Amino acid sequence: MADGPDISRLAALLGDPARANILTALMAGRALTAGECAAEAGVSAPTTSGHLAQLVASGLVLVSIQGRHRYYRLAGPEVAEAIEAMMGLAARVGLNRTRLGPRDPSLRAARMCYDHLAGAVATELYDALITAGFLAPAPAGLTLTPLGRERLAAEGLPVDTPANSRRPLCRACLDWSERRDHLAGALGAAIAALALERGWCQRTPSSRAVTVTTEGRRQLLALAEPRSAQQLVQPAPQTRHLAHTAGSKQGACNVRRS
Amino acid sequence: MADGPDISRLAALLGDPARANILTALMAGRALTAGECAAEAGVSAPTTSGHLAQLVASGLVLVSIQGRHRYYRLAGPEVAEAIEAMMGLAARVGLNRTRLGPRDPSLRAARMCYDHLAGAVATELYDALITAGFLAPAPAGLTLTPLGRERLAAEGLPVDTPANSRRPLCRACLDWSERRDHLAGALGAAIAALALERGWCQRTPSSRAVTVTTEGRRQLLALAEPRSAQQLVQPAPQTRHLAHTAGSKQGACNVRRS
DNA sequence: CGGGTGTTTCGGTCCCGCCCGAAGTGTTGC
DNA sequence: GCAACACTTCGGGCGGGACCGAAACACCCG
Repeated sequence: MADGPDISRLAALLGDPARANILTALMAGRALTAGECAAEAGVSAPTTSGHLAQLVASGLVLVSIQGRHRYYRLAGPEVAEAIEAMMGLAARVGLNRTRLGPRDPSLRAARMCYDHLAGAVATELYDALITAGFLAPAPAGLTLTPLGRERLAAEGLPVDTPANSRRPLCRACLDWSERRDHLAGALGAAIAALALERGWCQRTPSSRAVTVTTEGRRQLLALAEPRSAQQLVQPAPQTRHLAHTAGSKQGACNVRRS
Repeated sequence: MADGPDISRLAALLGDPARANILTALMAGRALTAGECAAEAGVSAPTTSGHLAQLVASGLVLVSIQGRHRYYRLAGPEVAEAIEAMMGLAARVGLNRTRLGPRDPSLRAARMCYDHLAGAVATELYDALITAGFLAPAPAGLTLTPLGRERLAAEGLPVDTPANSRRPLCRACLDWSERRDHLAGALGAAIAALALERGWCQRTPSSRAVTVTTEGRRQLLALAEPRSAQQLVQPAPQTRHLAHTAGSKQGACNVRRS
């Protein structure tokens, strides 16, 4: 014994249902106020405050104070990935929080998974990208093929790993509702940002759920087609200045339409 | 709330120090008896028995009964990978079980990480494979290049992902003692099996530590060279029938030299 | 400078679950 | 068949930590 990192202290933090609820809610990628966290956790405000203090002290969660609100968010993709890994194993082992059938069908259709899309639409897109030959389930899990690079670069999507980042460009993420993979990593995050930017889908105010329009779904799946013609005809009435900076994830999300 | 897998029950399982010690010990890839688990956990036999029952009931650990002994082992690579993910995050966040400096230097030099090699030698090999152009830190993390395929196939190592398996061929695994990556996945496991088979290294009886001979280290790093000449001169006095079947991991390990 | 609101701190209660000693069950060996 | 061994089950003790109500603190607004 006495080697390696202390996995038990970290796991104990995730092991309380209230804290796990908070972290699961933060997986949606948005910062939540302490009160919203309390609602998600299902416990009182004082109890939530204690839990949040522990999460901040451990470095899993960051807090930014704005006026009399305190916004809590996950510390980074590494934290989200570890939680995803736990979710994947929990789903595989058969630990489901509730019957996941009729509970919230909109969540199964599409939702945010930290900063990328998950759910039925996301697995459809994933499969389409595979069959189109844009993504290859190569050795380490996923590779963007030259064909895919060309097609997606034309949309302004990032096709290279930033040299300074440990985060992979594309990564397969196990979708527990579908039991199949969807696209994560920097590319997955950029596609989600693109879809939100162009109005293909909209976030539900205080939920992980995402509503995808029928046209949006068509456009999303069109990313897996050789360079669709109708997209040139339709000049996208929305603004077009997306994703110039890689760090625009937060900036794109905090346009509150409450 | 009420969506997704129950991460808290799984995390609570890992959140107890005794159970975490057991799982960390099982990360060495070998099956342990209940008594050995108790010694690793640092608690009494009855307490350990209860913990093991929980781990088996949750599906994280499998048990095989042989006579009056019960051998416990991890349920599979998925469990090991999730634990690795937790270890990586714990190390990143700064939760170290003890000062990891002088405690056990042999562990830092080389050790087993479930079924592949970790430690200083493993990160050396990893870097050498990268600089040799055998592995490329491609989009999803790691790709085996055509150059690497040819070289490693000549050693009898697997260079294709078995179609039926979800496990990636090669994967980067964060080494917490070195804070750098080493090679995991099916290829990493096969290289570890090769090294043990050919006597390049030997496992310490009841520890994760692995002792690497100086010649073994040279041979191991020679895997990252274009096809070494001296290896042809030296006809490997050991037996040579390794790794015909992909499932030979367990078979190669249970030659007990106690 | 006072209400109203969001958040934290404090104090106390209570329950879950970790833990061990003793006894019970199954297996090996003499 | 009896002793030794490996492991589990049972019973009770005990501590940590989750939880909430009340109060204190910080901030915005009028």
